[in-house]
Amino acid sequence: MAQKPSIPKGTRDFSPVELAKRNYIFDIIKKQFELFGFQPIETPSFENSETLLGKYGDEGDKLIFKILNSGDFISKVDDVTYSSKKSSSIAPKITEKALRYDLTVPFARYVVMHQNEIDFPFKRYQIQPVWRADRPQKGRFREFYQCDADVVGANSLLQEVELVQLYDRVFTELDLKGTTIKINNRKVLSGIAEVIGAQHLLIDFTVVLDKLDKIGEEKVKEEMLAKGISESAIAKASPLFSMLGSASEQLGQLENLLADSETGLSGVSELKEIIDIVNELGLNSASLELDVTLARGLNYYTGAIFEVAPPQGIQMGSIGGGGRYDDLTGIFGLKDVSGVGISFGLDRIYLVLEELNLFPKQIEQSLQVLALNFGEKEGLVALKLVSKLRENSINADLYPSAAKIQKQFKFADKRNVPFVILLGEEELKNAQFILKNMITGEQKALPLDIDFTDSLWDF
RNA sequence: GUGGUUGUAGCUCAGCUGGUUAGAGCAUCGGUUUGUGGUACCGAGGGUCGCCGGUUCGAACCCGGUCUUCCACCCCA
Repeated sequence: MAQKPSIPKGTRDFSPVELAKRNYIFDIIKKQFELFGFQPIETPSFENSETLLGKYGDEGDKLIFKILNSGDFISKVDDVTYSSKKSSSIAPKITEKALRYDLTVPFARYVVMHQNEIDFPFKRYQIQPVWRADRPQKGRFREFYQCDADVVGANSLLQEVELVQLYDRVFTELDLKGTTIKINNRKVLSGIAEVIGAQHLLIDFTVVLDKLDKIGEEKVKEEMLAKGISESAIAKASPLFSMLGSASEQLGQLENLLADSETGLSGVSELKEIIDIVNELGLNSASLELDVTLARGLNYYTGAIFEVAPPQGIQMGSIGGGGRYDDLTGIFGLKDVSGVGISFGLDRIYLVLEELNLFPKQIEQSLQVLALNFGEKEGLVALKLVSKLRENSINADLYPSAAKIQKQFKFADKRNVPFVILLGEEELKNAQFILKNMITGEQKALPLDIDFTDSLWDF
């Protein structure tokens, strides 16, 4: 009995047209990465579990896809553990590998393993899929692509500035205007936690703070209380909830709030420097915005943090994110290597471009010319023409069989082919062929030995 | 992981409070006599109504379970 085929939830097939659109985005991102001096690397789709576990927080660990060991793995679990029926104790004994959850941690591992061959500062980019055992919803999949650019071995804040420019360039090239690059600094957040005496609850504090624009001040306070942050601490932090004004005004308010925190103040001055330089250099289509409530869950960030919001009116989570992590390689034994990087969420950018109808029309024209097949003799001559077109870097094809011309035309139409070549008995006799523009419907007869120049297609 | 939602031909959907051989549009294929599509007409194929079980004389329609879709939460790209 034939089974109904299906694919796992949160995964997708991509049709030729979808792939053409995805490649359009990939190509632009890749080109900008290279223009900014980044070099590509790739890492395996799965890593040893211990490389990944513990790097993304408890929630993150739960979302890591684990790969079952090979062989008779159950028999190797001792009876006590096995009979406990606790997944958390049994899992480590039966899985030793896990699918990549993001590109940053594998990159840190790569840097440590290849530290002797790398010339620092190392700017690498990486475009590969990652997997998360999440429940799918809008713009959220279980398999999706990240496009990361990171710099390791450079402390200069100019890196942060360049990454902001990189975001701006990519979105400008994609014609996606009005994106907002939100910036904050972990040191500021940690300074605030310090000042209000909630340092031990930093993660909880930031995660809740991050929701301010979504659930409002009251709910945020409620949730903070529920997490164990005292009422007086929340009161001290309350200026954060109503930060207004320009970036420099907000930074001034932060300076007051953080007067007693060395960490906090250094965060403020970092932000100031980055924002000042970006303002001086200017951006094309994006805007840089200080957002003190921006937190980001990944707990390896230590300095600047970024998140990119799509243009106003688009219901979509962030389309990019990143930040500075001072000690990610430290976990793997390489100290004092600071890294900073950003990520583009390809799948979400795709959805946004689709919603705003921003994909160029010609993307769907994968084939430029289709030669119709009138029969054995004519087809052979047409194939010679097609070969010549291909030599001139023009995507061309010959319809493989001498099917009804009507059918061949329909095929050309469906494939969005802009030009069709007709070469039948009559043309063959005169050493000619007919070139037809499928958009205007016009056609003209040309000699078989013509050179394919650019102006030829202009009618 | 929690809550809700969806599932009928390849696609988008209709199918009245359970009642005879489950429909439409689009798509596909064939034809409308020889070489012109996107824009005509005629015809054909295609569904054990997500899956399993239950209630009933009878279920696409009711009930339970399961998978799937989408959405919100958690978290995140």
